[in-house]
Amino acid sequence: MRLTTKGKYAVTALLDLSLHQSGKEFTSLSKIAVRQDMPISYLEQLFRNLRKAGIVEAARGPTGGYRLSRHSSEINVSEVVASVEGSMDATQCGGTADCHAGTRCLAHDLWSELNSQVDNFLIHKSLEDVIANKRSSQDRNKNLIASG
Amino acid sequence: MRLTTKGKYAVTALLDLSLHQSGKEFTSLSKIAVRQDMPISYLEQLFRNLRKAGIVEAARGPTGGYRLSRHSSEINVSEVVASVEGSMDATQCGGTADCHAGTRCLAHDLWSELNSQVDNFLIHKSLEDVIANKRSSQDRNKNLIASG
DNA sequence: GTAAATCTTGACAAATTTAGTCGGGATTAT
DNA sequence: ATAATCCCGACTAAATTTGTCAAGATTTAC
Repeated sequence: MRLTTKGKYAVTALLDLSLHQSGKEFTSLSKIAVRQDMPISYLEQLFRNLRKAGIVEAARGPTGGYRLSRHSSEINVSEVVASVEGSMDATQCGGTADCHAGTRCLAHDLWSELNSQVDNFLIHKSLEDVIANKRSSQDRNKNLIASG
Repeated sequence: MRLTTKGKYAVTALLDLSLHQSGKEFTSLSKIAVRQDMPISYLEQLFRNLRKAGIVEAARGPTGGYRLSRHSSEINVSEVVASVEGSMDATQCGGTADCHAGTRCLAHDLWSELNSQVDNFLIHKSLEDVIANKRSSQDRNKNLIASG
C-alpha cells in the first residue's frame, strides 16, 4: 500500500482548483503551483493522468488551464489517487491470492480487508466533502477564538 | 502512508510463529524462513525490532529461537507494523499540521481522518483474529467444495 | 570443553521507487 | 508575431526498500 506525495499533491491541487473555480473558467498550473507551493513540472505530469482519467479538462493558450470536468461532489478521492499512482492495493499479490507458493499467504485476507476499508472510506469522500470539512474546521477554530 | 513487505513479512512471520507455537517453546527463524519463503537475514533484521517492541522474546543456542511474548489475542497488527516500519501516518507533516507554509494544507484533515480509519482497523485486529478469519475462510471453501 | 545452532549487531550494497527536471512541441488569445 | 498555456517523452537525482554480509555472543548437546 502506498500513498505518496503524488497522490497528495493531486488531491490538494484539485481542491485548490475547486476552491478557485467559479463558473467554467480555467485555472493555470502556474497559479496552483504558486498557491500550493508545488513544482510546476511535477504538476504537469500529474495533470496528464488526471485528464486521461476524465477528472479534469484542459484548454491551451493564454486564459487556458484546467478545470474539473464534473462537480466537486461527483469526484471522489479514491479515483483521484488511483489516477496518479495506480491502485492502493495492500496485498502482496495484487489481489490474485497467489502470494505464497501459488496459494494465499497467511495474511492475505487481512490486507484484502484493509483494502476494502481504505477504499470504502476514500470512495465516499468527494472533493466537496473535503472542502466542507475544511470549512467547518475553520469555523470551529473561529468559534473557539470568538468564545475564548 | 506506507505498508511495504517489511510490515507484511513481520505480520506473516508472527502468524507463522503463532500457528506453530504450542506451549512455551521457541521457533527458529530458519524454520519460519523456509515455511514462509522469506530471506532469513531480512527476518533477523525485522525480529530485532519486534523484540525491542516487546512483541517477541528470544532464546539463543540450539533449541533457541523466538516466541510471542504475549498471547496472540493480545498482539494487534498495528503495533506489529509500526514496530518494523514506523508510523503509517498519511499526513505530509507527520500530524503537526504545518504541511503548507506553516499551516495545515487543504487536505490535512482528510489524511488525518484516513489515519484514524486505518489505525482503528489495525488496532482492533489481533493476530488471533487474523488466524480465526483464515480458518473460517478455509471452512467456507471446504463447505463450498462439500456442497458443490 | 567443543561443536553446532541459534540470536545479535552494525555496516554495507543492490534494486526499486519516488520526486522532480528538461527540452522541445502544439495550440490559442491578444 | 508573441507569449502563455497545455502536451509529451525521456531523463536524472534522491530516497527508500530490500536485502546481504561478517563477526560476535550465548546456549544446548555430546
